[in-house]
Amino acid sequence: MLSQTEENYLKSLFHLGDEAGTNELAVFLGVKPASVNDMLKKLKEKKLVNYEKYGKISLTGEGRKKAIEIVRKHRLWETFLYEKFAFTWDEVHEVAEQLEHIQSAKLVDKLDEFLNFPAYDPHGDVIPNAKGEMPEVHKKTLFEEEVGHNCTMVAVKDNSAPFLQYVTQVGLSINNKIKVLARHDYDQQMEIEVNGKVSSISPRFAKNIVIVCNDCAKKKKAGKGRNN
Amino acid sequence: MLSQTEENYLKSLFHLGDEAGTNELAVFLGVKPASVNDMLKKLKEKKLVNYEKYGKISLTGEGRKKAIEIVRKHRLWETFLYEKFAFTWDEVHEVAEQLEHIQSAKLVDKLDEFLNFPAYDPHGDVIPNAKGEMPEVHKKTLFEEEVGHNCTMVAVKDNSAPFLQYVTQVGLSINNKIKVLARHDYDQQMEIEVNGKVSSISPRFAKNIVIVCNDCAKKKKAGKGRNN
DNA sequence: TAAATTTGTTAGACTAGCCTAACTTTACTT
DNA sequence: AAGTAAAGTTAGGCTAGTCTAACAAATTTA
Repeated sequence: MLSQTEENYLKSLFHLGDEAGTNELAVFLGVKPASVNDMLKKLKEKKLVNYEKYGKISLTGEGRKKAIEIVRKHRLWETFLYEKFAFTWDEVHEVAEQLEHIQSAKLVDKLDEFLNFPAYDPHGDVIPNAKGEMPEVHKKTLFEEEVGHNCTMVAVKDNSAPFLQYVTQVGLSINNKIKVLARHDYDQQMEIEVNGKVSSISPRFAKNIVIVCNDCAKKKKAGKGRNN
Repeated sequence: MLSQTEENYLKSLFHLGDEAGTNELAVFLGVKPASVNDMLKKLKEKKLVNYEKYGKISLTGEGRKKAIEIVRKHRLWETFLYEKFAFTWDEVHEVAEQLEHIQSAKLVDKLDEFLNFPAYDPHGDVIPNAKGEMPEVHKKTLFEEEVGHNCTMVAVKDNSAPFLQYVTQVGLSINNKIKVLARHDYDQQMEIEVNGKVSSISPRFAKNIVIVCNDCAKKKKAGKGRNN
Protein backbone atom coordinates (compact mmCIF):
# COMPACT_ATOMS: atom_id res chain seq x y z
CA MET A 1 0.00 0.00 0.00
CA LEU A 2 1.34 3.40 -1.00
CA SER A 3 0.96 6.50 1.15
CA GLN A 4 -0.85 9.49 -0.29
CA THR A 5 2.47 11.25 -0.52
CA GLU A 6 4.03 8.43 -2.50
CA GLU A 7 1.00 8.42 -4.79
CA ASN A 8 1.41 12.13 -5.39
CA TYR A 9 5.05 11.72 -6.35
CA LEU A 10 4.18 9.00 -8.86
CA LYS A 11 1.34 11.02 -10.31
CA SER A 12 3.58 14.06 -10.68
CA LEU A 13 6.28 12.06 -12.41
CA PHE A 14 3.67 10.76 -14.80
CA HIS A 15 2.57 14.29 -15.67
CA LEU A 16 6.11 15.56 -16.05
CA GLY A 17 7.06 12.79 -18.42
CA ASP A 18 10.19 10.71 -18.50
CA GLU A 19 12.82 13.42 -18.53
CA ALA A 20 12.01 14.98 -15.17
CA GLY A 21 14.70 16.32 -12.86
CA THR A 22 14.79 16.77 -9.11
CA ASN A 23 14.21 20.54 -9.12
CA GLU A 24 11.44 20.34 -11.64
CA LEU A 25 9.63 17.73 -9.57
CA ALA A 26 10.20 19.77 -6.43
CA VAL A 27 8.62 22.86 -8.01
CA PHE A 28 5.73 20.79 -9.34
CA LEU A 29 5.01 19.30 -5.93
CA GLY A 30 5.68 22.49 -3.98
CA VAL A 31 8.42 20.97 -1.83
CA LYS A 32 12.19 21.42 -1.66
CA PRO A 33 14.61 19.43 -3.82
CA ALA A 34 16.06 17.79 -0.71
CA SER A 35 12.66 16.27 0.08
CA VAL A 36 12.32 14.96 -3.45
CA ASN A 37 15.71 13.34 -3.14
CA ASP A 38 14.71 11.43 -0.02
CA MET A 39 11.51 10.23 -1.62
CA LEU A 40 13.21 9.15 -4.83
CA LYS A 41 15.47 6.86 -2.86
CA LYS A 42 12.45 5.31 -1.25
CA LEU A 43 10.56 4.91 -4.52
CA LYS A 44 13.63 3.43 -6.17
CA GLU A 45 13.86 0.95 -3.32
CA LYS A 46 10.24 0.00 -4.03
CA LYS A 47 11.06 -0.39 -7.76
CA LEU A 48 8.62 2.32 -8.78
CA VAL A 49 11.10 4.73 -10.32
CA ASN A 50 14.33 4.45 -12.30
CA TYR A 51 16.82 6.79 -10.77
CA GLU A 52 20.59 7.13 -10.53
CA LYS A 53 22.47 9.93 -8.80
CA TYR A 54 22.55 13.05 -10.97
CA GLY A 55 20.50 11.26 -13.63
CA LYS A 56 17.03 11.81 -15.04
CA ILE A 57 14.04 10.33 -13.28
CA SER A 58 11.48 8.00 -14.87
CA LEU A 59 8.73 5.66 -13.76
CA THR A 60 9.19 1.90 -13.98
CA GLY A 61 6.41 -0.15 -15.56
CA GLU A 62 4.96 -0.77 -12.13
CA GLY A 63 5.27 2.91 -11.18
CA ARG A 64 3.55 3.98 -14.33
CA LYS A 65 0.76 1.52 -13.71
CA LYS A 66 0.17 2.93 -10.24
CA ALA A 67 0.30 6.49 -11.58
CA ILE A 68 -2.29 5.76 -14.24
CA GLU A 69 -4.61 4.24 -11.65
CA ILE A 70 -4.46 7.47 -9.71
CA VAL A 71 -5.01 9.61 -12.79
CA ARG A 72 -7.95 7.39 -13.67
CA LYS A 73 -9.49 7.87 -10.26
CA HIS A 74 -8.85 11.61 -10.34
CA ARG A 75 -10.53 12.06 -13.71
CA LEU A 76 -13.45 9.80 -12.91
CA TRP A 77 -14.13 11.75 -9.74
CA GLU A 78 -13.87 15.04 -11.62
CA THR A 79 -16.42 13.75 -14.09
CA PHE A 80 -18.65 12.60 -11.29
CA LEU A 81 -18.56 15.96 -9.51
CA TYR A 82 -19.18 17.80 -12.74
CA GLU A 83 -22.00 15.66 -14.04
CA LYS A 84 -23.80 14.53 -10.93
CA PHE A 85 -23.14 17.26 -8.40
CA ALA A 86 -23.09 20.31 -10.69
CA PHE A 87 -19.56 21.36 -9.80
CA THR A 88 -18.04 23.67 -12.39
CA TRP A 89 -14.94 22.47 -14.23
CA ASP A 90 -12.75 24.82 -12.24
CA GLU A 91 -14.06 23.49 -8.90
CA VAL A 92 -13.61 19.80 -9.50
CA HIS A 93 -9.84 19.56 -9.33
CA GLU A 94 -9.30 20.40 -5.67
CA VAL A 95 -11.82 17.85 -4.40
CA ALA A 96 -10.64 15.21 -6.86
CA GLU A 97 -7.13 15.66 -5.45
CA GLN A 98 -8.51 14.21 -2.24
CA LEU A 99 -10.86 11.63 -3.69
CA GLU A 100 -8.18 10.10 -5.93
CA HIS A 101 -6.54 8.55 -2.87
CA ILE A 102 -9.58 6.55 -1.72
CA GLN A 103 -8.67 2.86 -1.78
CA SER A 104 -11.45 0.64 -3.11
CA ALA A 105 -11.34 -1.18 -6.42
CA LYS A 106 -15.07 -1.76 -6.25
CA LEU A 107 -15.72 1.94 -5.79
CA VAL A 108 -13.74 2.84 -8.91
CA ASP A 109 -15.50 0.21 -10.99
CA LYS A 110 -18.90 1.35 -9.82
CA LEU A 111 -18.04 4.97 -10.39
CA ASP A 112 -16.97 4.22 -13.95
CA GLU A 113 -20.16 2.29 -14.58
CA PHE A 114 -22.33 4.95 -12.93
CA LEU A 115 -20.88 7.55 -15.30
CA ASN A 116 -21.36 5.22 -18.26
CA PHE A 117 -17.63 4.69 -18.87
CA PRO A 118 -16.77 8.24 -19.85
CA ALA A 119 -13.86 8.85 -22.22
CA TYR A 120 -13.06 12.44 -21.19
CA ASP A 121 -13.09 14.41 -17.97
CA PRO A 122 -14.48 17.97 -17.66
CA HIS A 123 -11.10 19.43 -18.65
CA GLY A 124 -11.15 17.40 -21.85
CA ASP A 125 -8.44 15.02 -20.69
CA VAL A 126 -8.64 11.34 -21.51
CA ILE A 127 -9.73 9.04 -18.70
CA PRO A 128 -7.62 5.87 -18.68
CA ASN A 129 -9.81 2.77 -18.88
CA ALA A 130 -9.88 -0.07 -16.34
CA LYS A 131 -6.92 -1.74 -18.07
CA GLY A 132 -4.87 1.43 -17.79
CA GLU A 133 -5.10 2.15 -21.50
CA MET A 134 -5.10 5.79 -22.44
CA PRO A 135 -5.58 6.59 -26.11
CA GLU A 136 -3.65 9.63 -27.23
CA VAL A 137 -5.76 12.45 -28.39
CA HIS A 138 -5.49 15.79 -30.14
CA LYS A 139 -7.67 18.43 -28.55
CA LYS A 140 -8.69 21.60 -30.35
CA THR A 141 -11.59 24.03 -30.32
CA LEU A 142 -14.72 23.38 -32.30
CA PHE A 143 -13.81 26.51 -34.27
CA GLU A 144 -10.73 24.76 -35.63
CA GLU A 145 -12.56 21.61 -36.72
CA GLU A 146 -12.86 20.82 -40.41
CA VAL A 147 -16.17 20.91 -42.21
CA GLY A 148 -17.58 17.44 -42.69
CA HIS A 149 -15.76 15.94 -39.73
CA ASN A 150 -17.32 14.31 -36.69
CA CYS A 151 -15.95 15.15 -33.28
CA THR A 152 -16.65 14.70 -29.56
CA MET A 153 -17.07 17.55 -27.14
CA VAL A 154 -14.66 17.13 -24.25
CA ALA A 155 -14.73 20.43 -22.37
CA VAL A 156 -15.73 24.06 -22.25
CA LYS A 157 -13.38 26.99 -21.81
CA ASP A 158 -15.94 29.47 -20.51
CA ASN A 159 -17.76 28.88 -17.28
CA SER A 160 -20.23 31.75 -17.36
CA ALA A 161 -23.93 31.09 -16.94
CA PRO A 162 -24.98 32.61 -20.32
CA PHE A 163 -22.47 30.50 -22.19
CA LEU A 164 -23.39 27.33 -20.32
CA GLN A 165 -27.08 27.97 -20.98
CA TYR A 166 -26.35 28.34 -24.65
CA VAL A 167 -24.37 25.10 -24.61
CA THR A 168 -27.35 23.33 -23.10
CA GLN A 169 -29.72 24.88 -25.61
CA VAL A 170 -27.68 23.58 -28.51
CA GLY A 171 -28.01 20.14 -26.92
CA LEU A 172 -24.32 19.83 -26.11
CA SER A 173 -22.63 18.22 -23.15
CA ILE A 174 -19.36 16.49 -22.47
CA ASN A 175 -18.80 13.25 -24.40
CA ASN A 176 -21.47 14.27 -26.97
CA LYS A 177 -20.90 13.81 -30.71
CA ILE A 178 -20.91 16.83 -33.02
CA LYS A 179 -20.89 16.97 -36.82
CA VAL A 180 -19.61 20.11 -38.51
CA LEU A 181 -21.93 20.79 -41.44
CA ALA A 182 -20.62 24.10 -42.73
CA ARG A 183 -18.67 27.22 -42.04
CA HIS A 184 -19.61 30.53 -43.68
CA ASP A 185 -16.58 32.45 -44.87
CA TYR A 186 -18.45 35.72 -44.57
CA ASP A 187 -18.82 35.82 -40.76
CA GLN A 188 -17.31 32.48 -39.74
CA GLN A 189 -20.67 31.37 -38.40
CA MET A 190 -20.78 27.54 -38.25
CA GLU A 191 -23.54 24.99 -38.77
CA ILE A 192 -23.34 21.96 -36.54
CA GLU A 193 -25.48 18.93 -35.88
CA VAL A 194 -25.90 17.44 -32.41
CA ASN A 195 -28.19 14.46 -31.86
CA GLY A 196 -29.96 15.20 -35.12
CA LYS A 197 -30.51 18.85 -34.18
CA VAL A 198 -28.91 21.48 -36.39
CA SER A 199 -27.68 24.74 -34.89
CA SER A 200 -25.92 27.80 -36.16
CA ILE A 201 -23.16 28.99 -33.84
CA SER A 202 -20.91 32.03 -33.64
CA PRO A 203 -17.11 31.80 -33.87
CA ARG A 204 -16.91 33.06 -30.29
CA PHE A 205 -19.08 30.18 -29.15
CA ALA A 206 -17.11 27.64 -31.19
CA LYS A 207 -13.84 28.86 -29.71
CA ASN A 208 -15.05 28.00 -26.21
CA ILE A 209 -15.94 24.40 -27.00
CA VAL A 210 -13.06 21.93 -26.78
CA ILE A 211 -13.34 18.83 -28.94
CA VAL A 212 -11.40 15.86 -30.20
CA CYS A 213 -11.80 14.95 -33.84
CA ASN A 214 -13.01 11.43 -34.58
CA ASP A 215 -12.00 11.59 -38.22
CA CYS A 216 -8.50 13.01 -37.97
CA ALA A 217 -5.55 10.61 -37.98
CA LYS A 218 -4.51 9.84 -34.44
CA LYS A 219 -0.77 10.11 -34.04
CA LYS A 220 0.87 12.62 -31.76
CA LYS A 221 3.40 12.63 -28.95
CA ALA A 222 2.24 12.93 -25.36
CA GLY A 223 2.81 16.39 -23.89
CA LYS A 224 3.62 17.38 -20.34
CA GLY A 225 -0.01 17.47 -19.21
CA ARG A 226 -1.68 19.20 -16.33
CA ASN A 227 -1.46 18.94 -12.59
CA ASN A 228 -3.78 16.03 -11.90
CA MET B 1 -7.91 22.28 9.58
CA LEU B 2 -7.83 19.01 11.49
CA SER B 3 -5.71 16.04 10.47
CA GLN B 4 -7.44 12.74 9.73
CA THR B 5 -6.00 11.40 12.94
CA GLU B 6 -7.42 14.26 14.98
CA GLU B 7 -10.77 13.73 13.29
CA ASN B 8 -10.70 10.07 14.21
CA TYR B 9 -10.03 10.87 17.85
CA LEU B 10 -12.97 13.28 17.97
CA LYS B 11 -15.26 10.81 16.24
CA SER B 12 -14.25 8.06 18.66
CA LEU B 13 -14.87 10.26 21.66
CA PHE B 14 -18.30 11.05 20.28
CA HIS B 15 -19.12 7.36 19.97
CA LEU B 16 -17.76 6.52 23.39
CA GLY B 17 -19.79 9.22 25.08
CA ASP B 18 -18.78 11.67 27.75
CA GLU B 19 -17.31 9.31 30.32
CA ALA B 20 -14.49 7.92 28.24
CA GLY B 21 -11.10 7.08 29.72
CA THR B 22 -7.65 6.93 28.17
CA ASN B 23 -7.46 3.13 27.98
CA GLU B 24 -10.95 2.81 26.61
CA LEU B 25 -10.21 5.28 23.85
CA ALA B 26 -6.89 3.56 23.13
CA VAL B 27 -8.63 0.19 22.68
CA PHE B 28 -11.31 1.78 20.52
CA LEU B 29 -8.76 3.38 18.24
CA GLY B 30 -6.37 0.45 18.24
CA VAL B 31 -3.44 2.47 19.61
CA LYS B 32 -1.58 2.51 22.94
CA PRO B 33 -2.69 4.64 25.90
CA ALA B 34 0.51 6.66 25.67
CA SER B 35 -0.43 7.78 22.16
CA VAL B 36 -3.89 8.78 23.32
CA ASN B 37 -2.32 10.84 26.06
CA ASP B 38 -0.21 12.80 23.60
CA MET B 39 -3.16 13.49 21.38
CA LEU B 40 -5.42 14.54 24.25
CA LYS B 41 -2.95 17.25 25.18
CA LYS B 42 -3.01 18.50 21.65
CA LEU B 43 -6.80 18.43 21.39
CA LYS B 44 -7.13 20.16 24.74
CA GLU B 45 -4.76 22.85 23.47
CA LYS B 46 -7.09 23.27 20.48
CA LYS B 47 -10.10 23.51 22.84
CA LEU B 48 -11.75 20.45 21.33
CA VAL B 49 -11.77 18.27 24.45
CA ASN B 50 -12.19 18.81 28.17
CA TYR B 51 -9.46 16.94 29.90
CA GLU B 52 -7.56 17.09 33.19
CA LYS B 53 -4.85 14.70 34.33
CA TYR B 54 -6.37 11.45 35.62
CA GLY B 55 -9.84 12.77 34.84
CA LYS B 56 -12.53 11.68 32.41
CA ILE B 57 -12.47 12.91 28.81
CA SER B 58 -15.26 14.75 27.07
CA LEU B 59 -15.77 16.80 23.94
CA THR B 60 -16.21 20.57 24.14
CA GLY B 61 -19.07 22.13 22.18
CA GLU B 62 -16.71 22.80 19.31
CA GLY B 63 -15.29 19.28 19.48
CA ARG B 64 -18.73 17.76 19.42
CA LYS B 65 -19.69 19.89 16.46
CA LYS B 66 -16.66 18.67 14.51
CA ALA B 67 -17.38 15.07 15.51
CA ILE B 68 -20.97 15.29 14.31
CA GLU B 69 -19.83 16.68 10.98
CA ILE B 70 -17.64 13.65 10.52
CA VAL B 71 -20.38 11.24 11.55
CA ARG B 72 -22.71 13.00 9.14
CA LYS B 73 -20.27 12.60 6.29
CA HIS B 74 -19.62 8.96 7.19
CA ARG B 75 -23.29 8.06 7.21
CA LEU B 76 -24.11 10.00 4.06
CA TRP B 77 -21.31 8.22 2.21
CA GLU B 78 -22.51 4.87 3.52
CA THR B 79 -25.97 5.64 2.24
CA PHE B 80 -24.54 6.72 -1.09
CA LEU B 81 -22.51 3.55 -1.54
CA TYR B 82 -25.45 1.40 -0.52
CA GLU B 83 -28.08 3.09 -2.66
CA LYS B 84 -26.19 4.22 -5.72
CA PHE B 85 -23.32 1.78 -6.03
CA ALA B 86 -24.99 -1.39 -4.75
CA PHE B 87 -22.55 -1.95 -1.90
CA THR B 88 -23.94 -4.23 0.79
CA TRP B 89 -24.41 -2.81 4.27
CA ASP B 90 -21.39 -4.75 5.53
CA GLU B 91 -19.13 -3.34 2.79
CA VAL B 92 -19.92 0.34 3.18
CA HIS B 93 -18.18 1.04 6.48
CA GLU B 94 -14.57 0.55 5.40
CA VAL B 95 -14.82 2.86 2.40
CA ALA B 96 -16.84 5.45 4.33
CA GLU B 97 -14.00 5.53 6.88
CA GLN B 98 -11.89 7.04 4.13
CA LEU B 99 -14.52 9.20 2.46
CA GLU B 100 -15.56 10.87 5.72
CA HIS B 101 -12.30 12.83 5.73
CA ILE B 102 -12.82 14.53 2.37
CA GLN B 103 -12.93 18.27 2.92
CA SER B 104 -15.57 20.06 0.86
CA ALA B 105 -18.71 21.62 2.27
CA LYS B 106 -20.23 21.74 -1.19
CA LEU B 107 -19.65 18.05 -1.68
CA VAL B 108 -21.47 17.15 1.52
CA ASP B 109 -24.42 19.39 0.66
CA LYS B 110 -24.69 17.94 -2.82
CA LEU B 111 -24.39 14.41 -1.51
CA ASP B 112 -27.21 15.01 0.95
CA GLU B 113 -29.39 16.50 -1.78
CA PHE B 114 -28.52 13.73 -4.25
CA LEU B 115 -29.69 11.15 -1.72
CA ASN B 116 -32.83 13.18 -1.03
CA PHE B 117 -31.85 14.11 2.53
CA PRO B 118 -31.91 10.62 4.02
CA ALA B 119 -32.72 10.19 7.70
CA TYR B 120 -31.03 6.82 8.24
CA ASP B 121 -27.91 5.12 6.95
CA PRO B 122 -27.82 1.43 5.85
CA HIS B 123 -27.08 0.32 9.42
CA GLY B 124 -30.21 2.10 10.62
CA ASP B 125 -28.29 4.87 12.36
CA VAL B 126 -29.56 8.42 12.28
CA ILE B 127 -27.78 10.77 9.89
CA PRO B 128 -27.23 14.18 11.52
CA ASN B 129 -28.72 16.96 9.39
CA ALA B 130 -26.81 19.94 8.00
CA LYS B 131 -27.31 21.81 11.28
CA GLY B 132 -25.79 18.97 13.25
CA GLU B 133 -29.12 17.94 14.72
CA MET B 134 -29.53 14.27 15.39
CA PRO B 135 -32.95 13.16 16.60
CA GLU B 136 -32.78 10.29 19.06
CA VAL B 137 -34.39 7.16 17.89
CA HIS B 138 -35.45 3.73 19.14
CA LYS B 139 -34.70 0.99 16.69
CA LYS B 140 -36.38 -2.40 16.76
CA THR B 141 -37.31 -5.14 14.32
CA LEU B 142 -40.49 -5.00 12.31
CA PHE B 143 -41.53 -8.14 14.18
CA GLU B 144 -41.66 -6.16 17.41
CA GLU B 145 -43.74 -3.31 16.00
CA GLU B 146 -47.29 -2.83 17.28
CA VAL B 147 -50.30 -3.43 15.06
CA GLY B 148 -51.70 -0.17 13.75
CA HIS B 149 -48.42 1.72 14.02
CA ASN B 150 -46.53 3.39 11.20
CA CYS B 151 -42.80 2.95 11.03
CA THR B 152 -39.81 3.59 8.79
CA MET B 153 -37.48 0.89 7.57
CA VAL B 154 -33.91 1.78 8.47
CA ALA B 155 -31.87 -1.36 7.84
CA VAL B 156 -31.79 -5.08 7.13
CA LYS B 157 -30.08 -7.69 9.26
CA ASP B 158 -29.71 -10.33 6.59
CA ASN B 159 -27.62 -9.72 3.51
CA SER B 160 -28.42 -12.85 1.52
CA ALA B 161 -29.68 -12.58 -2.04
CA PRO B 162 -32.98 -14.44 -1.43
CA PHE B 163 -33.83 -12.22 1.50
CA LEU B 164 -32.91 -9.04 -0.37
CA GLN B 165 -34.98 -10.15 -3.36
CA TYR B 166 -37.93 -10.69 -1.10
CA VAL B 167 -37.44 -7.26 0.42
CA THR B 168 -37.54 -5.72 -3.03
CA GLN B 169 -40.61 -7.72 -3.98
CA VAL B 170 -42.51 -6.42 -0.97
CA GLY B 171 -41.58 -2.93 -2.19
CA LEU B 172 -39.36 -2.14 0.76
CA SER B 173 -36.17 -0.14 0.90
CA ILE B 174 -34.37 1.99 3.43
CA ASN B 175 -36.22 5.13 4.52
CA ASN B 176 -39.55 3.64 3.28
CA LYS B 177 -42.72 3.90 5.37
CA ILE B 178 -44.48 0.75 6.58
CA LYS B 179 -47.87 0.34 8.23
CA VAL B 180 -48.50 -2.76 10.33
CA LEU B 181 -52.02 -3.89 9.53
CA ALA B 182 -52.27 -7.12 11.50
CA ARG B 183 -50.47 -9.97 13.20
CA HIS B 184 -51.96 -13.46 13.28
CA ASP B 185 -51.56 -15.13 16.65
CA TYR B 186 -51.69 -18.56 15.06
CA ASP B 187 -48.41 -18.42 13.10
CA GLN B 188 -47.25 -14.85 13.79
CA GLN B 189 -47.59 -14.04 10.12
CA MET B 190 -47.92 -10.24 9.69
CA GLU B 191 -49.82 -8.08 7.24
CA ILE B 192 -48.07 -4.89 6.25
CA GLU B 193 -48.71 -2.07 3.83
CA VAL B 194 -45.94 -0.39 1.84
CA ASN B 195 -46.74 2.35 -0.67
CA GLY B 196 -50.35 1.17 -0.82
CA LYS B 197 -49.31 -2.44 -1.45
CA VAL B 198 -50.34 -5.03 1.13
CA SER B 199 -48.09 -8.02 1.82
CA SER B 200 -48.15 -10.94 4.18
CA ILE B 201 -44.78 -11.64 5.75
CA SER B 202 -43.33 -14.37 7.91
CA PRO B 203 -41.96 -13.74 11.42
CA ARG B 204 -38.53 -14.70 10.17
CA PHE B 205 -38.72 -12.03 7.50
CA ALA B 206 -40.02 -9.43 9.96
CA LYS B 207 -37.18 -10.15 12.37
CA ASN B 208 -34.64 -9.18 9.73
CA ILE B 209 -36.12 -5.77 9.02
CA VAL B 210 -34.99 -2.99 11.34
CA ILE B 211 -37.39 -0.09 11.80
CA VAL B 212 -38.05 2.99 13.87
CA CYS B 213 -41.58 3.57 15.00
CA ASN B 214 -43.15 6.85 13.96
CA ASP B 215 -46.01 6.53 16.44
CA CYS B 216 -44.13 5.56 19.60
CA ALA B 217 -43.16 8.28 22.08
CA LYS B 218 -39.59 9.35 21.45
CA LYS B 219 -37.62 9.53 24.66
CA LYS B 220 -34.57 7.43 25.37
CA LYS B 221 -30.97 7.95 26.40
CA ALA B 222 -28.16 7.81 23.85
CA GLY B 223 -26.15 4.59 24.01
CA LYS B 224 -22.49 4.04 23.26
CA GLY B 225 -23.00 3.59 19.52
CA ARG B 226 -20.94 1.90 16.91
CA ASN B 227 -17.53 2.43 15.39
CA ASN B 228 -18.33 5.04 12.77
C1' DT C 1 38.43 25.48 -21.45
C1' DA C 2 37.82 27.83 -17.29
C1' DA C 3 34.57 30.35 -14.68
C1' DA C 4 30.01 30.99 -13.47
C1' DT C 5 25.56 29.23 -12.96
C1' DT C 6 22.35 25.80 -12.40
C1' DT C 7 21.11 21.45 -10.70
C1' DG C 8 21.42 17.79 -7.54
C1' DT C 9 23.00 15.67 -3.04
C1' DT C 10 24.05 15.17 1.84
C1' DA C 11 23.88 15.96 6.71
C1' DG C 12 21.42 17.32 10.42
C1' DA C 13 17.13 18.95 12.45
C1' DC C 14 12.05 19.36 13.09
C1' DT C 15 6.89 17.70 13.66
C1' DA C 16 3.12 14.34 13.88
C1' DG C 17 1.93 10.21 15.42
C1' DC C 18 3.15 6.17 17.10
C1' DC C 19 5.76 2.92 20.34
C1' DT C 20 7.93 0.60 24.98
C1' DA C 21 9.24 0.76 29.61
C1' DA C 22 9.04 2.76 33.88
C1' DC C 23 6.48 5.24 36.94
C1' DT C 24 2.27 7.41 39.49
C1' DT C 25 -2.33 7.80 40.73
C1' DT C 26 -6.85 5.95 41.53
C1' DA C 27 -9.95 2.21 42.43
C1' DC C 28 -11.01 -2.24 44.18
C1' DT C 29 -10.91 -5.82 47.55
C1' DT C 30 -10.78 -7.93 51.55
C1' DA D 1 -7.23 0.96 55.82
C1' DA D 2 -3.65 -1.60 53.44
C1' DG D 3 -2.32 -3.87 49.58
C1' DT D 4 -3.03 -5.07 44.98
C1' DA D 5 -4.84 -4.29 40.52
C1' DA D 6 -6.18 -1.22 37.04
C1' DA D 7 -5.84 3.05 34.81
C1' DG D 8 -3.22 6.92 33.48
C1' DT D 9 1.19 9.47 32.71
C1' DT D 10 5.95 10.45 31.43
C1' DA D 11 10.33 9.95 29.20
C1' DG D 12 12.72 8.63 25.48
C1' DG D 13 12.85 6.67 20.90
C1' DC D 14 11.18 5.46 16.07
C1' DT D 15 9.47 6.58 11.12
C1' DA D 16 7.64 9.44 7.38
C1' DG D 17 8.01 13.53 5.39
C1' DT D 18 9.49 17.89 5.53
C1' DC D 19 13.09 21.68 6.06
C1' DT D 20 17.86 24.56 5.83
C1' DA D 21 22.56 24.96 4.91
C1' DA D 22 26.55 23.35 2.95
C1' DC D 23 28.57 20.94 -0.62
C1' DA D 24 29.28 18.43 -5.31
C1' DA D 25 28.41 17.64 -10.07
C1' DA D 26 26.92 19.10 -14.50
C1' DT D 27 26.00 22.51 -17.73
C1' DT D 28 26.30 26.90 -19.81
C1' DT D 29 28.74 30.74 -21.41
C1' DA D 30 32.30 33.80 -22.32
